[in-house]
Amino acid sequence: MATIKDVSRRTGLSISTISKYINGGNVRAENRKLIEDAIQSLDFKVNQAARSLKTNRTMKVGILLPSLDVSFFAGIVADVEARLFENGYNAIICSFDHSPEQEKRKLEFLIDQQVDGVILVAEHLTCQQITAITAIREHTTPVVLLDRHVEGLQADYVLVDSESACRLATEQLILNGHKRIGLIMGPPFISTARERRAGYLQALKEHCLEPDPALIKVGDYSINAGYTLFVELLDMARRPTAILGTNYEMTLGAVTAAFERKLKIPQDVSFIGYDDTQLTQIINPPITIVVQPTEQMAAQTASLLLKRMRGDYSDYPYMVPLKAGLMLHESIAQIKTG
Amino acid sequence: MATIKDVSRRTGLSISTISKYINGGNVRAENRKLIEDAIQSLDFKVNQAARSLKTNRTMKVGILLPSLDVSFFAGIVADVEARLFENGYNAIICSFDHSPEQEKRKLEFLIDQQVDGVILVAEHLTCQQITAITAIREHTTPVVLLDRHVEGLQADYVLVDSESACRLATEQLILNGHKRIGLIMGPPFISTARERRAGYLQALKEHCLEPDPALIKVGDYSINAGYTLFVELLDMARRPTAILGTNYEMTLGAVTAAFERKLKIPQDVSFIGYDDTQLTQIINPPITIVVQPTEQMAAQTASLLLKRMRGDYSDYPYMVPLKAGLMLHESIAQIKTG
DNA sequence: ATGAAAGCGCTAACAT
DNA sequence: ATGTTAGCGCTTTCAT
Repeated sequence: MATIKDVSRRTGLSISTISKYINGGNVRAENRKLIEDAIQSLDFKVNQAARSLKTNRTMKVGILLPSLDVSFFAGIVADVEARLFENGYNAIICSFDHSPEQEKRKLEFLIDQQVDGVILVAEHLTCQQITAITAIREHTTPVVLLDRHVEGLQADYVLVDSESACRLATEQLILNGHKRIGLIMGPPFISTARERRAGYLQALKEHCLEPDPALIKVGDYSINAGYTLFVELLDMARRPTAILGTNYEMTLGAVTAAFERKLKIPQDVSFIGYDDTQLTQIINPPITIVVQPTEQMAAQTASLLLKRMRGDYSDYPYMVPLKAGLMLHESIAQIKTG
Repeated sequence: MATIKDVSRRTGLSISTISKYINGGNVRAENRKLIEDAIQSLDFKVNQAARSLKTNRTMKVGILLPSLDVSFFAGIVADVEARLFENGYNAIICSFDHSPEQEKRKLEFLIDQQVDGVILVAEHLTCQQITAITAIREHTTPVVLLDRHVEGLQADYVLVDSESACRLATEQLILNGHKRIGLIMGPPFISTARERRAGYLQALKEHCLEPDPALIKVGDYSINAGYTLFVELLDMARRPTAILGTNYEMTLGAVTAAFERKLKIPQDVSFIGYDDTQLTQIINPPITIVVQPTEQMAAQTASLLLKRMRGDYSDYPYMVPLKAGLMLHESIAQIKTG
């Protein structure tokens, strides 16, 4: 592999001139030509390791997330990766398959690798752990937390206002006359799950409906959980007339269950799901869903991290949640009010 | 950030002893203890850039693929990433969003980054380009090609036998009495698309059926293409009685079209799709699908690349295709043979 | 088993 | 605008 020295030798110029050229400095037109030719013919490539060693920058960003198999994350990560690349950074993507040990280990790993920044979709990590590993308060390695809030951690976040999204979704059901509404929620140790429940409860409260704990089912955001909990809800003696599923996988599971049990939506039960506009349209009938602003999330995450890596902490900590939308379809029946 | 020098100072040992310890060499028990304590209290981390500069290894693997939004790839990539990580490598994932320019640019980028190996799902790149960029023949940076064959390129591949998969799928339709079978295929510049068509044609031939070019629809493996081509097939004067969709996205599009047009599968048309066992079950009715061995693909890709990076080229070039399966469901009607 | 020293390829003062 | 030089943190001979 050709080095800057070879280019120097070939051109008769000093290595510092070559270095200067490489980094966009001014050189005489004739020398520029000389250097370009030499680089071309020697197939010279900057040795990133050497450069990093000098500059203390790796141009790498670590993206740590629970799983690439969660389509909601895959979409955002793909988008973020593209945006970072346009800015000269490349993404080291690590998924931890929902394992707390791996989550911790891989975050440590990324920091050890001297990435210039981290995007973190946290699942089990606590404020203390994150603080200890990333030294987040010292602003050494910028960290942007994505999608989920970590209790007690003051930092940069790109979040969605899940509470108001679920409040509106639940309200939609109430306005259609539903009084017994089931909730299929995620693990309460994840902030989005708590917020979605809070929104659900808030809507009930605003409409003077008493919440029934038996109607609130807790799962792990998986397809299986969605399936099982949906069945549980419908097997109740006083079954709900409507159900709210609060992520894509659980929505999928619920709809699968409905299909296998030959339950018609919305004739047998009304349903509102979450995420993914593609699939929800091909299900019979199309499902009303909460739509999260994935593109905005990706854009904000990338630009916020780039800003921090530039050293600009002017609006730290950034914590403005994005709004989700409700896409209405025919999965909600009108109930006669008695 | 503490360096090996700091550890040396703290322990009173030379830096070469510290280095030896770090790299698993033998040191006296007492010194070992000393070093461990110093590393702990100084929070010493090996500087990867410095190490790479010396050793000429980055412990990074580049994964280049058309898009992370294609669920078939996302699943495999997630799995491969985990396997590489277990072996001390981390994955730089680059998607090129189906853009030929980006594909080339990002491959060059990865090679420039001095990754230790590359996993490539090629789309537009030619044999010449890949050869030029990666110097694949010199075995400098190992490259494993995944899922798609590049014309004329002798190299390591992890592939699926798409031809026999589609031959069997088509045969399944024929055995149920279908004679006019539509094919929704991908772009012919992608090997999987060509092979799937070849399998389809082969099955027709073996059963003495004349292929009708009008029944072969070419799309770009997208949801939209699946939608449009499905509609086109069903709007034909002599419409097919069965259709084969040849990737997940086109299957999704086709099923969406069927749903929107209120066409019943299999009453109005029989259908076989591709990939994803989750979704195909919740569609009404469940769709018969070709199931590719994604886990095996991930396992083989990772282990093959690791082997090459170890310098073991004993079975080069590796090109043994994996078998796909057919998962039967009620999406195929029996046609009375006249 | 440990230490001294060279050098990987580059950047960034500083001097010219 | 160009050149000289020190040194980033590590590994690796080669001595001891």
